[in-house]
Amino acid sequence: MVSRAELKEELTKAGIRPSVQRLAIFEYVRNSCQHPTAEVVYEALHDELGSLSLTTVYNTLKLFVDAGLIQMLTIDDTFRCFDGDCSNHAHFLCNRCGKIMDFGIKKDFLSMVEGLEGLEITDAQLYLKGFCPKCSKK
Amino acid sequence: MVSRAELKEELTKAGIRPSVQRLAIFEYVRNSCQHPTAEVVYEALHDELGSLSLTTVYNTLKLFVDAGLIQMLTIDDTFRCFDGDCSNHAHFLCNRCGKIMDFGIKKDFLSMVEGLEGLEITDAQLYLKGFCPKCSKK
DNA sequence: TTATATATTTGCAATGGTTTCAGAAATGAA
DNA sequence: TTCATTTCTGAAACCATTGCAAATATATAA
Repeated sequence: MVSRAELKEELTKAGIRPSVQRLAIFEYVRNSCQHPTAEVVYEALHDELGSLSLTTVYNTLKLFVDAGLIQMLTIDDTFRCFDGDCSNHAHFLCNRCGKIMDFGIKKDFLSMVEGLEGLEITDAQLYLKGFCPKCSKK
Repeated sequence: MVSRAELKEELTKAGIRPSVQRLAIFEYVRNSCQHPTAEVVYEALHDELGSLSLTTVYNTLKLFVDAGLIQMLTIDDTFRCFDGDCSNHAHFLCNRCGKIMDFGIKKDFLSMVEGLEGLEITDAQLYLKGFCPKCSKK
């Protein structure tokens, strides 16, 4: 859990004015171990911030993604979700329960890809799908 | 280039009746080095198959994906495209020109991911983004 | 403080890719 | 041929996302 004060400073450093809504959304995504969709973020903060609109959630998440503060996942093509952790890691989606899990990746994993010479890589996503241990047993 | 006869047999083996439309769509996606969207497939085959509908293209592509004959890429969340090559390879999307390129991956690249024990993995996609050599120079 | 400008949020309507639907056409079996 | 099944089609529905313009909040200047 990161404190609000720290998150506030991080937003300011990124040149984003920390409004009440922005801070709440940032805190939620950053401290969530889940990988919430815009809809989920909206539902979660709806009570706390009575007047919050879904549009604001979409706009704000996009703002954060563009600033590199969070990342957007498209592991499942039917929805987009967000991850407050921008460090290098793979995502696994369970085909049965729908849970998304994080897994660390060794730093030089791009050496496994052939012919990348001359390419300027700004983003890398490794998406895995299958069955998680719980669902696999059934 | 794979012949129609071979493609026809492959469809039959997969339990899919090789109708004129299906065969044409299968041939197009398999023999395309691009990564066409449903829309592109439709436009390309529109003349050859006058009566083809976009719905049929969507249905058919989905049918092929479910049968494991082709794969769907969601490297760019704003559109879905298809790849007739199901072998293990990474995809790179150029942020400037929008071109999607293929790159081979070493077989044991999943060894770079930590903690996968107990997981049953059915699919793995590595999506890279950045700038291709041409666009990088500018 | 008040006035003014700028930034942010909101609600609603529109967008557009995708899917669904029911009927029509084609196909295969008997 | 007839019947059942599969496949195809066009139109309509769906729904996450975005665009827009008005409303609100915040910062700056006077």
